[in-house]
Amino acid sequence: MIVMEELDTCEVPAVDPQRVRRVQAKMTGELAAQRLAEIFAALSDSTRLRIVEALALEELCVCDLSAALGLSQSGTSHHLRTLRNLRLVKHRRAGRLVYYALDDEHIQRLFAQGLEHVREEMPRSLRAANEPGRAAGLPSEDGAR
Amino acid sequence: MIVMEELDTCEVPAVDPQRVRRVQAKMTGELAAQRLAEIFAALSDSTRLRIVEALALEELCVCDLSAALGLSQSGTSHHLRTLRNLRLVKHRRAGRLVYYALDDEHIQRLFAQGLEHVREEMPRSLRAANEPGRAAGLPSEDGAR
DNA sequence: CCGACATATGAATAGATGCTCATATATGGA
DNA sequence: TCCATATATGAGCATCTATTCATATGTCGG
Repeated sequence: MIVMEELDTCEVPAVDPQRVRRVQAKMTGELAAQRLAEIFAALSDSTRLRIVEALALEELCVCDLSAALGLSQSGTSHHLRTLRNLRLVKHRRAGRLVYYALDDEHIQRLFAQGLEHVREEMPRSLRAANEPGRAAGLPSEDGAR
Repeated sequence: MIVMEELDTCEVPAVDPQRVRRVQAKMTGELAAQRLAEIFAALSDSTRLRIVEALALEELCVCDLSAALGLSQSGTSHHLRTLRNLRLVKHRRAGRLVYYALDDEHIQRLFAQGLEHVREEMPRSLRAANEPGRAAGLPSEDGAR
C-alpha cells in the first residue's frame, strides 16, 4: 500500500521482514519516545538525581537544597528549572523563599526503580554510599543557627 | 566530629540547618547517584529508547532492528554498545547474525513506568503515536521476501 | 583461501549540556 | 523608596554526545 519506493531507506536488508513488521506495529512511536527521552535526560545527571532524591525525602527551599547537596545557588536554580519545565517538581512561594517538591509519585517511583537496579549491580560498593553525616560542606550540628 | 572548618563550602546559608542535616543523613550518596545517572543517560536518547522498546517486544538481530526503526547499521551498533556496556541488553550469536534482547526486566519496568507517566501528560498527542504500519522505510508487506 | 554478508569500531563533526559569573527579578523590612 | 535577601536567568566556556563515513573483525559458502 503505502510508499514502497523507499523500501531500503536505511540500506539495511531485513532478515525477517515479518518480525520487523510485527515489531513496528506495536511500537509506541517517535513522539512518545522523544517525550520520554526528555524525562530520562532530566534524570541522567547525578546532581539532578540527588536533587530529586532530596526532594523525595521532603520539601526544601532552594538554599537548603543547595546547602544539603553542596551546590551553588545558581547551579541549583538552573537544575530546578530543568525539572520544573518537565513538570517533575512543583514549587510554592513562602515569602522570599521558594519551596520545591516532587510533582507526583511517578518520578519517585522511577528513581526508586532505578536505584533498585543499581543496588543489584553494586553489592559492595553500595556500602560506601551513605557517608557519615555530611555529604558536602554542610553545617555540622552547629554550623548556622 | 568530622571536618567542620568548611561549613559554608557552597556559600549558601541554610535556612533550616536541621532539615538540611536530616536530608543529608538519608541521602544515598554520590556513588549510587552517578551509577544511576549513567543508566538514565542510556535511556535519555529517543533512538535508544525505541531500541529498548523494540527489544522489549522480542529478540532482534541488528539488521532487523535497524530496519524496524529506520536506522543505519553503524548507528544501531553504536547504540547497542552503549546499552551493552551498561548491561541493559544481552546478545547471542547465531552464525553471522547477533541477536539482542533486554538483559532483565528492570529496564523494561523503567521504560514502562516512564511511558505511563508520559501517557498521563499527553492525552491526545499520544493518539498520533502509533502510526499506520510503517515507522521508517520498512519492507511493506512484500518489500523483501 | 576468497568473496559476500553481518556486525563492530575509530575518527571527525555538529549540536547539546553543565557549570560559573554577572545580573535581573521579587519579596520583606526600615 | 532604598537596602538586604532569595531566587531566576542569560552569556560564555569546556565538555560530552549522536551521527556519519570509513574500515576492521568475524562468519559462512564456495
